[in-house]
Amino acid sequence: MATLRDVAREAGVSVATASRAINGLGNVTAPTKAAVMAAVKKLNFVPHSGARSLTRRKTDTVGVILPDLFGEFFSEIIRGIDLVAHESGMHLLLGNMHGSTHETAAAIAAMRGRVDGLLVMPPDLKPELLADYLDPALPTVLLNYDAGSLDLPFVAVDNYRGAYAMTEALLARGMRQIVHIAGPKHNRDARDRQRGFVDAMAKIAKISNPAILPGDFSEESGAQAGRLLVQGQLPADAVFAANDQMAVGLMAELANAGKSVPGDVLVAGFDDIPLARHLNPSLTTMQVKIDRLGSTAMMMLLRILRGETLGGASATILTPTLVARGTTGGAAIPATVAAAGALPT
Amino acid sequence: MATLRDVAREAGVSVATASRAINGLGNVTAPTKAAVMAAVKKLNFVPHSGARSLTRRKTDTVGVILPDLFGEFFSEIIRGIDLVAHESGMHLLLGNMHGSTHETAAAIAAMRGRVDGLLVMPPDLKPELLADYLDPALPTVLLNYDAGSLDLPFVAVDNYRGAYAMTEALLARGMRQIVHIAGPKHNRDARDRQRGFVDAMAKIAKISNPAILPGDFSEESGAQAGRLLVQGQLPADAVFAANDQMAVGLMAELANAGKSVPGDVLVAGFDDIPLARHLNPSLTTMQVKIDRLGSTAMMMLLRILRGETLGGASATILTPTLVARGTTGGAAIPATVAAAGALPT
DNA sequence: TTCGCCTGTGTAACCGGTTACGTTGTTAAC
DNA sequence: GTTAACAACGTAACCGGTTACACAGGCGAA
Repeated sequence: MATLRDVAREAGVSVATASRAINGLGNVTAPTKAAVMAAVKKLNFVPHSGARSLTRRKTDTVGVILPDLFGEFFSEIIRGIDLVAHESGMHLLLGNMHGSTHETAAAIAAMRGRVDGLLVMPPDLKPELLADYLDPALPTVLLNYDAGSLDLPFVAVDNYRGAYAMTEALLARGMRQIVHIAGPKHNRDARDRQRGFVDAMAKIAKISNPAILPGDFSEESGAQAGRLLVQGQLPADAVFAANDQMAVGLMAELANAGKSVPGDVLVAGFDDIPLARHLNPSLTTMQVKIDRLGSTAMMMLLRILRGETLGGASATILTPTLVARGTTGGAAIPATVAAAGALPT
Repeated sequence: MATLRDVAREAGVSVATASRAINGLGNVTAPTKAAVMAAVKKLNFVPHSGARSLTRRKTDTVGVILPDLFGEFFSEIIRGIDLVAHESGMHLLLGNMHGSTHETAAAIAAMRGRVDGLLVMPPDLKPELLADYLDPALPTVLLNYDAGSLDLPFVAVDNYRGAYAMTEALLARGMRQIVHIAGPKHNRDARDRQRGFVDAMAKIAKISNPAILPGDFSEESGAQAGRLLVQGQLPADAVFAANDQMAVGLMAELANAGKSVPGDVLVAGFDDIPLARHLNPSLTTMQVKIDRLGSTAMMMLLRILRGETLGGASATILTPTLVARGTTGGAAIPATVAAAGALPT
């Protein structure tokens, strides 16, 4: 592979001149520049970005560290990030912590010297640990994680308000025996959603200790919850699953048992995965614009990299929108609720 | 940020010794090593991967260049790649050509010096152009692309055989008026699938010039085809869509028109997107294990990087499997067809 | 004792670019 | 006719690591 010195020699100039010509800096006469360009073509020289970033102290790359790559949640995030990154000519270096805390540290360390900034999504990592791993000199934006004590910028989804709004909507339909299928115990999103549900039940309908079935965000765990319901151990006129995936499993099980949705029981989910509107009946759910999560975080990172101070905008909370579909009868949702769930845009 | 020289100074040794101690090479006494390690901890030194890869001439990174990041097809590929890459401690640098030929060149060039190898998926790029852009010195594996004249290793899906098998299965059910909804004209996958369909109709049922409706892989184009069918302009006892997405649009339109599937007409798709089995009725389709596409390519690349010669294995063709579901009546498919579509494991 | 070899460590070149600074030659200003 | 200013270009240091080679000291063998 040709190097800059090869090009310089071929063009009969010094490396400095060659570099300047190639990068379009001033102080190079047209004929000299032409000679250099000819040499570039002839040797088909392509600049070595690794070497370049070493001196420029700039890599034009951001590191993206996700807990996993499974499912469309992550792919949508990546797409959102890429959308913005691409516009700014940035590249994406993917790091996958594969669920392990130890690997998180390794993934972050491996980014040193290869990225200008970091986008990290550490769903179940304690803030103190995270602070330990992170390089304070490296601009970092957290994804779907409220840094709390750490004063790192982050963008998150308002799971609490989303769950609250959905519960409110179900209550507005006259439902009282609403069962929640929870997500993984240690998962922040899951906990916030559960809190939103519990609070809405208490505040709006004065129902304390509403029924909550365990789940882990998987389709199968939704199906399990469905079997519990069907066996009649739990009276329910509506089921609010902490994510769509579980709602899918639940509905399959209800159908098996001959239960009609929304005739016998209403069903609601959370996330609005593409599958949701294709189900039969289509699934009422809280729409989270996942790609927005990624693109917003990337925009924040870019601003930091440009030296702007984020100021008050150092945290962005995305509010999910309620999408009413077939599983709750499909009709309109009270205007107040719809407004509460509306995205600022 | 601390550099190696800082560490060396702190530990009272030379950079060479510090480097050796950190990298666990021999020829360092235990006390010296301990001193270096203490300095590393104290300054919390993290090696600068950029600088390191410059001398090692190894980046432990592979570049992945995809035409787009939209939808789960690509996310599944990335997941497959990551699975294998992660095991080997490799990182992924994402490049997105965003559909443009010009950007493809830029994306490939930008990879120079930052990756040890390339995984490229150039769905509608002419081989000659591709050869132009690619650096012959950089190990490259093509995704879903038969390099043909170029002797680059690649992994692809046997779209032809898949479509042939599906058509055969429909014919075996006694269908004769089978309509194919084609994909984009310039798309290789689409063309191969169409060829498979046409050939199967001709060879097995002696039907030449079977009905083919235009489409572009989008749900809407499937719906459009559905409207054409419903208006009775085309008699059909089965419809074979070139991908699942179009089958989804088609089925929605058929349902609108009160047509029963599979009562009035059978429907089949291609890809087996997760949505397929959740449709009502569930969609019969050719299952393509997309993540396998990525992981296989990555494994091939790793072997090249290790210096192994691929020999005859420089091309891998993944054969899709027929999954019979509700839209074709759900029952068994003739054994021969199932076998023809079976993956080698 | 002398030579050879091995071990632990240091010096400096190198990877492939960028860029501060110095040099040369030209032109404008006095 | 000097000098200053400036444009075009070259030299070499530098980014932060790795590593070939040199070197000093210790030890066993002859």
